[in-house]
Amino acid sequence: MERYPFAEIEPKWQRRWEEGGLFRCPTDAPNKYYCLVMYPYPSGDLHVGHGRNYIIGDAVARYEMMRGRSVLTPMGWDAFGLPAENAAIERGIHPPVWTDQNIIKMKAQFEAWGIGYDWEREFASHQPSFYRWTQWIFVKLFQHGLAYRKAASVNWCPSCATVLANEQVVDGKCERCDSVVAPRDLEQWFFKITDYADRLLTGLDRLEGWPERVRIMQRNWIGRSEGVEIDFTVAETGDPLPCFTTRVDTTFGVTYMVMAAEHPLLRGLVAGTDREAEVLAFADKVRAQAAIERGAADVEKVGVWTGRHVVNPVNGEKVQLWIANYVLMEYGTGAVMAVPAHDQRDFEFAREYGLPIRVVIDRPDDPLSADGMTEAYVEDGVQANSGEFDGLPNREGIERIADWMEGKGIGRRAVSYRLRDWLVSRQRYWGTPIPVIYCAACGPVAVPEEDLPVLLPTDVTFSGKGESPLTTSASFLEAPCPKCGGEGRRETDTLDTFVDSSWYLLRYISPKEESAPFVTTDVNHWFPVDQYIGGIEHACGHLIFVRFMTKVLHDLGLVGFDEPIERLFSQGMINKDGTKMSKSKGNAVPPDELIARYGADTERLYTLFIGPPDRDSEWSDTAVEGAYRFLNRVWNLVMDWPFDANGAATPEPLTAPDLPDSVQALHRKTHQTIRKVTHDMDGFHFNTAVAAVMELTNAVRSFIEGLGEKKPSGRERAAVREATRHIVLLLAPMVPHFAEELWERAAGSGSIFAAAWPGFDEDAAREDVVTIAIQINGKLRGDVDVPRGSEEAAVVALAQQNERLAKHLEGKELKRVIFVPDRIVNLIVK
RNA sequence: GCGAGAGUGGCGGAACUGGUAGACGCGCUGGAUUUAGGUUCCAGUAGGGAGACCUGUGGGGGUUCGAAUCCCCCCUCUCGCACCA
Repeated sequence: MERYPFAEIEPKWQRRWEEGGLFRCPTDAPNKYYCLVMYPYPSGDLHVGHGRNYIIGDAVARYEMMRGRSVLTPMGWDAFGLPAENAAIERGIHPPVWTDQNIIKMKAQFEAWGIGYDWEREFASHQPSFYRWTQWIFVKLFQHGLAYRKAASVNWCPSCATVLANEQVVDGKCERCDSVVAPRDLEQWFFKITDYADRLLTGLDRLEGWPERVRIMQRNWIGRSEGVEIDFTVAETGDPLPCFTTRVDTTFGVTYMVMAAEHPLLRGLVAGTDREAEVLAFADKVRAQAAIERGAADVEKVGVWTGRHVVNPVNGEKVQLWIANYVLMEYGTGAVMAVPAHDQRDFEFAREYGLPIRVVIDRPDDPLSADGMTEAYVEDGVQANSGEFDGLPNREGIERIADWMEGKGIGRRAVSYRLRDWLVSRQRYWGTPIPVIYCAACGPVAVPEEDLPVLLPTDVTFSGKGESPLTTSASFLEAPCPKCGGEGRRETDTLDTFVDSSWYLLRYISPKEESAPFVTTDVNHWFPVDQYIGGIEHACGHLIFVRFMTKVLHDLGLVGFDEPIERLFSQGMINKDGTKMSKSKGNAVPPDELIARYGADTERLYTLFIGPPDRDSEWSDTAVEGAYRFLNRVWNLVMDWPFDANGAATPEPLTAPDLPDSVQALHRKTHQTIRKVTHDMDGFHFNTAVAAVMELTNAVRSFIEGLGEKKPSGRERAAVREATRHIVLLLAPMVPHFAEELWERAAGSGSIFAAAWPGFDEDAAREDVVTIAIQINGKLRGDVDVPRGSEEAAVVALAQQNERLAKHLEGKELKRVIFVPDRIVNLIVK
């Protein structure tokens, strides 16, 4: 069999698409479809696993194009980040040089895959023309109180004297020098994403085009809980020490209280007492532990008594105030009331330290005893030892006690979120400089709009040690205060790269605009993004940040929508040998060899065929050949039986009532396939779409084989042409070079992407003879072919005549018949 | 621990709102073509049984005329969060 010349046709069509501007999309195009694939970090290496993302995006874009939409498919580069800086440290390559080299490599890879983008809209986040606007947006947030500074802990390597990113900390040690990492507090910038917690949460309900999985992950990430904030006070000093609880019903069971080691009140409470030294030493230990054991499971609960007591406002009781490693400063108020009888953590802690346990939610049928308990009782029950609330079901108790507290002014209903404010400071060079100048007189002052961008300096040294490289640039560091003109010093932290990616999708609409980050009217035309495609790993990072930023921009009147993405698709990973592909593991399949051997279309087809695209899949080198074989079969089929591209020269119509059965069957199969592939493409079921086209191909081949040596009739020829023509059309989004070439050979000229996606004829697709399964007492015993829509009586009569069924029916009485039209008949006999 | 998803031939996977389980592809077996290997083409391929048939969708129960699909219990794997008060 002849092999199709992929090595010739692929570069040819890639050139044509680029020259002809197939993917160039005017900003004012009607009937818009914004198809967006998450822009990549330009690491330089792509393997076939990465390809899935882009191949899916390209197939969707081409499909929508054929359906008549004006498709915008842009691509850019998430260019800032740690690897470029590491390359600078390790190999002395300046980050922008390294980055730009990689961008060139990756662009060539996209081209070789045949993936089309509107390259006139390309940008990279490290270009001043882009990060200028990232800075501009930062300034807007700062001006509106949504960007603020506060102290926060960083990973500090004492030997490199530098801040480490979380991924540079391995087992609590510096990945470079193996020193133990210590926490250190720095003043850092935050975005007030918590102000938007509620809107981020409720907005999820409207995102029906998002995978449920992602919505659930975001809901959990935001972590809203309703409860009551209760006013405890320190008995000895009178300091208020509020705490948040979701279980007000257990407030009468508080037997001690615990605050976080980082709690700001702690120092004052123990100052001058004989417990001061021990308590502060313990607090330091906990904080160090928190930095190292982040993520470690099941840390043993330890604590120490502060020597102080608190007053429980519901009953005036004085209980001990402890600090312990299981209380987080970041959540709630940093202090919790402990109810060991009804909270497992408190229970374990109380047992360890001999603290009292008091049951306040009881089981009337099987009463609890504090001494006999082996774990906390966390189920529902009835209030006990709870003053006037005794006897109430605890669910009711929650409401009644909250009301009572609000009435007495000792507590109030409150909502707490797990979501924290977004820490955007990075002590790094290769990021967007934070456009702020510190002035001794005026404090932090935003760089005025007209002075943006604050450019990254090039006179910096990269040692991997000491403070951020930006502090080594004399030209950068000093700047006059924009407010008073006095001496100022620039912020040397840069922005988290997630700030860049929180708005990049807007920039594609107006990539060249010099007076604003984007043109509002154009952005309003193109948004929301019709289809966003990317990895699931961004579910709780990027995809929350981009929603947050959109809401902020909406509130500032800069965009007219507050959810940026209509439909989201998260593809699964492609694994090899059971694990994630990676260069270091040596199991990454590089695309170039594959393309040299089989062509890009084979890789594309296999990638789409490999399995459900939202699930992880296993790459198989031998299965790739199946895709290649299939394309060759189609190629030879079309070469032997050329079709007419515009479909007009059909020698004889396929509608005559007296069509031979075999012709009718092929005609029907063609229309059934169009229907199936259309539905599958709409639902992202590329694997079954490919399978359906394979089936049709098999059907055409058997049809042709069935013709034997005889000369085909006009109608036979027409049925084959109709099938092959549609095979090529249906495959076009998936294997574009291949389809273009066949289309051109059939028509002489013209792009298949100018052709419309085929419609199907329901009448032609309808089966007029159906096979009905016959069950006897629920067991399959045979089948009969009947005209579609046959009545029960006729089908049953046929079944009873069937010889194969006779012995199962012989001498039995027919008790009941279950009949499902066109599907099944179940005869119940006795 | 909590949340989500998954478990189907030797393998990847199909199966619409419960209605003939295993589409499509890989692999394998046999045959044809070929000097040969490869390619290509044809046939077969869930297991058991000579056969009529029987058994089969992680395991066990249940609902139903009928369950991969619905319900209950259990097991395994993957992912996310992980002391969130």
